[in-house]
Amino acid sequence: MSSFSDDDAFEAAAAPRVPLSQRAMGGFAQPYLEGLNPAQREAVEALNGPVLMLAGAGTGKTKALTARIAHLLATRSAQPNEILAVTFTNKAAREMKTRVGALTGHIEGMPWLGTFHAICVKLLRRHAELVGLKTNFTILDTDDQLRLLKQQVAAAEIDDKRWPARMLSGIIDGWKNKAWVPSQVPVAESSAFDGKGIELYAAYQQRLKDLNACDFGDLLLHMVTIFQTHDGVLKEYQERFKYILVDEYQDTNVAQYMWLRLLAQGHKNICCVGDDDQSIYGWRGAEVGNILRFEKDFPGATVVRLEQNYRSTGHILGAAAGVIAANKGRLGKTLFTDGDDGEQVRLIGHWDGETEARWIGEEIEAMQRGTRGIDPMALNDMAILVRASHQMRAFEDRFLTIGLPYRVIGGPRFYERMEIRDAMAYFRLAVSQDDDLAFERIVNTPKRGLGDKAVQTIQTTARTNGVNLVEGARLCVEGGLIKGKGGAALRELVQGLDRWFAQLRAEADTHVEVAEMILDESGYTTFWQNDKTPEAPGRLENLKELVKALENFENLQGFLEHVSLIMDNAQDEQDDKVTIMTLHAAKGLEFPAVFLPGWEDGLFPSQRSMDESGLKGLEEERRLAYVGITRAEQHCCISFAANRLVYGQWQSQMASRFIDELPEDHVEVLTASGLYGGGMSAAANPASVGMGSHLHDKAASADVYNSPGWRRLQSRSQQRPVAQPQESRNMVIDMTASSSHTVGDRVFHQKFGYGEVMEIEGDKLVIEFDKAGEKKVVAKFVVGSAQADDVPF
DNA sequence: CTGTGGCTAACCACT
DNA sequence: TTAGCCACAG
Repeated sequence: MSSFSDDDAFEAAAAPRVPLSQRAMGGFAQPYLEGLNPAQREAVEALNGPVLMLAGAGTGKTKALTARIAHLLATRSAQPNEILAVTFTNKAAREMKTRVGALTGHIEGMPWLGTFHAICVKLLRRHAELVGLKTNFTILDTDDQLRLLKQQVAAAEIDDKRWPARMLSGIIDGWKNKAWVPSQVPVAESSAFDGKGIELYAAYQQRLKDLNACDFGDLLLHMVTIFQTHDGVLKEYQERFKYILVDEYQDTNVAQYMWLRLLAQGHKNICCVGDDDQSIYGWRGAEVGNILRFEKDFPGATVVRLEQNYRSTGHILGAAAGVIAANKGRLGKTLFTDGDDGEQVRLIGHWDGETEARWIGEEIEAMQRGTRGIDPMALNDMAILVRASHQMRAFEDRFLTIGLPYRVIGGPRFYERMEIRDAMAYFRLAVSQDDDLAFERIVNTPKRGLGDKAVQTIQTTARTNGVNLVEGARLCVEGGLIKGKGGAALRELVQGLDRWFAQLRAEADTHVEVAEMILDESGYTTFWQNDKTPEAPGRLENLKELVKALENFENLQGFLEHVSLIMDNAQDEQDDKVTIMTLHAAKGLEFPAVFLPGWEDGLFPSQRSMDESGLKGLEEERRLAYVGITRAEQHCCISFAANRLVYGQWQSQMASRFIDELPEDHVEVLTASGLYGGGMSAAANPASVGMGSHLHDKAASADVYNSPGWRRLQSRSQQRPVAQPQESRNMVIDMTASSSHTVGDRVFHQKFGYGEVMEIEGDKLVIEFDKAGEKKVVAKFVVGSAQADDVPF
C-alpha cells in the first residue's frame, strides 16, 4: 500500500526490530549468511566503498542483495531508513521487500526500498516547489502525455502527418532519459522534429508546470535538477543514505546514473548489481556503458563475479554461452553449474507460423501428459517467450482451438484499458478539479453531445478567465454559451463533479462507495451496459474489478498514486496454465520448460532494431536471445518458420543468425515439422521436402538455401533418420511450389482434401478438389500474395 | 454532432 | 491485416 500520505519515511520510527533470537545472540547470529557461496558472501560482506556485483543469469543475485541488506541491519551498519535500495520493477521491489522481511523480521522497516520512479515521487512530493510544482502534482500516463503533445504540435501549426506527436514524444523521452532540460539539449539535436523539437520541449514542460503535472521521465529529471541546483537538499540525502543498493544496474539510463552518482558521493557505499549480458533496454535509454564503466566511475570498487548458476542445466548454459560469446566488449563471465548437463537444447524448423504453433501445442500437451519421455509437467512450468507481442496471436488461436489453458502476460495492461482510464479520469476529477486532462478525456464520455466545438468554447472560456476547465465549463453553462442538449448534459456533469468532490471530503461514505456512485451517476456504467459489442461485458467486469481494487487503499488519492506507478499487473497463479509473454517481460523469471519460437532474421533479431542501431542493436538482440535461453531450467526448445504472414502478406523467412551461433554440442536438431511431401510433389521434387520448398523464385530460394540457418538444418537432419509423416493431418502438398507440379497431379491438402491440378498459369495453380458430393471446388494459389485461406493448413 | 466508409501507415520490446 | 484518421453525409 503505497499511498504517499501514510508512510512519510522521514518521520518513520527508525528503531530496528531485531528478532529475539538474534538479540539473545548479541547480534552475532547471522542466519542470512547460510547457504551463500564464497562470491555471494564476498558481495554481502564488502561494506566499505563501492561494490559491483556482476551477477549472471540465475546466480542468486537477489539472494545476495537481500542478504547484504540483512547484513547491514544485523551489523548495525545502517538503520532500515538509511538504506536506499532501488529496483526497476515493482515486482522486483515487492520480492525484495518480502525476502528482506523474511530474513530480518522487520517487514515495514524499509521505507526507501522501491523502484526508481516510486522513490523519486516520494522525494519530489517533498521538494516539488523547487521545480515549480505543487506537492500534489499529478503523474501523467503515456496517453495524457501524447494528447498534450498533440495539442502542442497543432498549436505550432506543424503538419502532424510528417511530424507525428508520437515521434516528438519519443524524442523528448530520449532527452529526459539523458537528463537534459530544454536549455541543456545540445545544439547537435537542434534539427530534431523539423528544427522545432527543443522549442516544443520547452513549451511542453511549461504546459506541464501549468497543469501541476509531470510525466514519467520528469520524476527522475526533476530530482536530478533539484540535486544539482540545491546543495542543501542533496547533502541531506547524501547523509541520510548511508548505503545504496541498485538492482539491474545495466538497465540504468543517464538520468538514473546521475541521480545515483549524486547521492553516492556522500558515503560512497554504493553496491550495484547487474549483468551486462542482460542489458535489453537500450531503446528505452539504458546505457550498458554505465556498468562497463563502473570501476572508472567509482574508483576503488570491489568487483565480485557471481558465476555459479543454480537454475539451468549444463546444456542450456552451454547454448546460452555460445550465443552471447559473439558479442564484443563484454565484462565476461562464465556460468557453470554443479548439476547435470540435462537435455540438449532442441531446435526445429517449421513450414509456417501456424505449424509452429501447432507443434508447440502438441509438445506442451505431451510434456503435460508425460508422453515425451520425461516426467509429466505442470502447464505452469512452461512458457513461450516471443520477441514481439503480435507473435502471441498464433499461439492464442491454436491453444483456443485445442482447449489448452494459457495466460498472456504483457498485452494491454489492466490500467491501460480504455474503460479503466475513463473511470480513473472521473476519479481524478473528483479528487482535483484542476485535472484538465482528465476533464478533456471524459467531457464527452459517455456521449453527451459535446463535440469539438463545445470543448473549444470551454477551453477559450477557461483560458480567458484564467481558470481550470471544470470552472470554464461552469461559466459556459451559466453564461448560456453552450445550449441545448449538450448544455444540459454539461450542467449535469459539472454538478456531478461538485457533488462527488464534496462527498469524498464529507467522509459519510467510503471512497469505494463514492467511486461506485461516480461511475453510476456519470452514466458511465449505463454507457457500457447499453453497448452491444462483444467486449462490453468484459469491460464492465474490469470496472467491477477496479472498484474492488480500491478497497485495498485508504483513499482515492492513495490509489491513484499507486496506479500511476504500477506498470505490472498481478496475474492469477492458481490455475494451471501455459504462460505466453515477451522476452522482455520474462527477464527475472524462470521456467522448467521454455519455448522460443520465431527465430527468424528480421523478426529475431528484429530488423528495426538493427536498422536503428546497427551492430549495437544486433548485440542487444543477442542479449535478448541469451536472456531467453537462460530462463529455462530443464527444457529449452528454439524454433523458426520458413513462412510467416506479415501485414496479411506471406513472406519467406530465413533462419535467425543466432541459430548458427548455437554450439552444436548443446543442440539437438529435430526434423522440420509441417512439410511432408504427400506423394507427388515430394517424389517429383525432393527439394520440396523441408525448408524452402515454398519458394517460387530462384533468387529468394537461393537466399534460404544459402542462409546459414538453413544449411545447418539441412546437414544435420541428414544425419538423422528421415522423418516419417506422423499423421495424415500433418500431410500437405506444397501448393505454392508450382514448378514441381504438372497438370493432372493428384494432390492432398490438409483443409480441402484430395484434388487434381487442372492448370498452371504462371505462379497460379488451379486445383479442383473432389470434395464430398458432385460439387467440385476450384481454388487458386497465388505465390507470394496468397490470402490466409488459400495457403496450405 | 455523430456515425460511416475509405484511405494510409504500421507491426518491437516498457518503467 | 488492422487501427487510426479524415472527409462527408445524415
